[in-house]
Amino acid sequence: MAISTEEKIRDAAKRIFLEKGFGSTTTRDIAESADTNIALVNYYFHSKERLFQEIFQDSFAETFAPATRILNDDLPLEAKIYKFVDYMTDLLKKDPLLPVFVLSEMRGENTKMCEMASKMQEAGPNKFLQQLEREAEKGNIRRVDFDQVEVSLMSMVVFPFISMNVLKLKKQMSTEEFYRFVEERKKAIPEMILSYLRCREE
Amino acid sequence: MAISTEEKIRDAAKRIFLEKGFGSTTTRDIAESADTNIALVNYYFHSKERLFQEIFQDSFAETFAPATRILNDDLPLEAKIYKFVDYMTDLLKKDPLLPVFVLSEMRGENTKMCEMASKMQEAGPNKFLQQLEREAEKGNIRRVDFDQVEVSLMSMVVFPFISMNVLKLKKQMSTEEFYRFVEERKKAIPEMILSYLRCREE
DNA sequence: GCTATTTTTAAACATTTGATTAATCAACCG
DNA sequence: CGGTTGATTAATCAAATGTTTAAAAATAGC
Repeated sequence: MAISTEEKIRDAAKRIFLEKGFGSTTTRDIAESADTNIALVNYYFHSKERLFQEIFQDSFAETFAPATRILNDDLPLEAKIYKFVDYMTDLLKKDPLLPVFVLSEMRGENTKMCEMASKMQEAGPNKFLQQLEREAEKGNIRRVDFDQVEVSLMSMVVFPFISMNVLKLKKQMSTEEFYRFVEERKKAIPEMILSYLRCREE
Repeated sequence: MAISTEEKIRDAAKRIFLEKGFGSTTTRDIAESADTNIALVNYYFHSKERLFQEIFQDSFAETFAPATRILNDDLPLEAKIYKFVDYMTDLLKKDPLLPVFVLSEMRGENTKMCEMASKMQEAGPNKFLQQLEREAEKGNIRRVDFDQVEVSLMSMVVFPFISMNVLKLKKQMSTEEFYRFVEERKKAIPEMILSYLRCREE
């Protein structure tokens, strides 16, 4: 059997919501793009808002769950950092609009999306920070603010995708060149993090 | 004289557009928040779209012009990096929603906002890259891909603000703690960049 | 003080938009 | 076949939204 109507609608909705956000997307956009009519959108998903929440939830999980998972893996520090950058870069190459979508819907302190995100994230200890602590104990790396390191790591991987179109403008890159650029970051980012952690203090 | 109606509208529009984006903002939102009526919004700005374009243009310039300016300054490398992080952090502490606003309106390859942004950015040689090249020539720093360094620098400064609400959730930070966190990055970010540029190759 | 201009207001207009309805069609089951 | 259920369609509704209008109020110029 081919793809179901429900899936066609969900796929179209995801594509359009990611590109235009909740407010700039109409039910008719979605219906037309899914090659059906607006009644079916509400038939399967009750309302634009509920459909959106489903897409948002998926997108949030799709973006942050793998990141958390890898950082909690049992891997040597260096291998883990490389794996993190590698995996996240590949993920975002497939879906470059994911982070800007999720984060733009989460601006504003007390939005429904923030509340939603807070409900769906597991607490648990941060094994990556613990690992860095242990490595510092063993004298393998410098003791610095590891929260800062974690945020920097995430920043360097994700931000180029969020600012993709500005970056392409400023550096006169084509889409292919942009993808080559982030591909090269798979080496550059871990090197930067590791040199910071390993080099002698000044 | 007190603040003019036109300014009241512009201020309200900026605040609401930054928080909710173009699509989720209504003319009535703006009018009410500016303590006037919708007719005046169109009286002074002709249409919601034109008002938005004015706000977007300002916001784009406000975000990227200072960054470009500082990186083109005549300053020693280390001082310049510190100044860049310092200045940009202070700027974003005042207006944390600026980058997510600009970048979320610029997703989608061929949007009007992308076109707009491309028109308003000066070309000119990238003096920061030239400076890094010269320092490498002199043997003061390693020769690495300096485009990657520049993007990483920008990423580490800007991304925490874009992901502010996720960050506050994950790290259980209050607003004050978040601001303290980015304040500490004023040291951490330059240290990371410089250690990468200066440490021996492996 | 009177006129001309600008600013402000309330009301209305035409579309758009999210959602619903009632009827039709298709599929499955006994 | 008959009938029940689920899927689909076209039409419609009410509310929201961007914009305009025409009149009133305020301001400026002489």
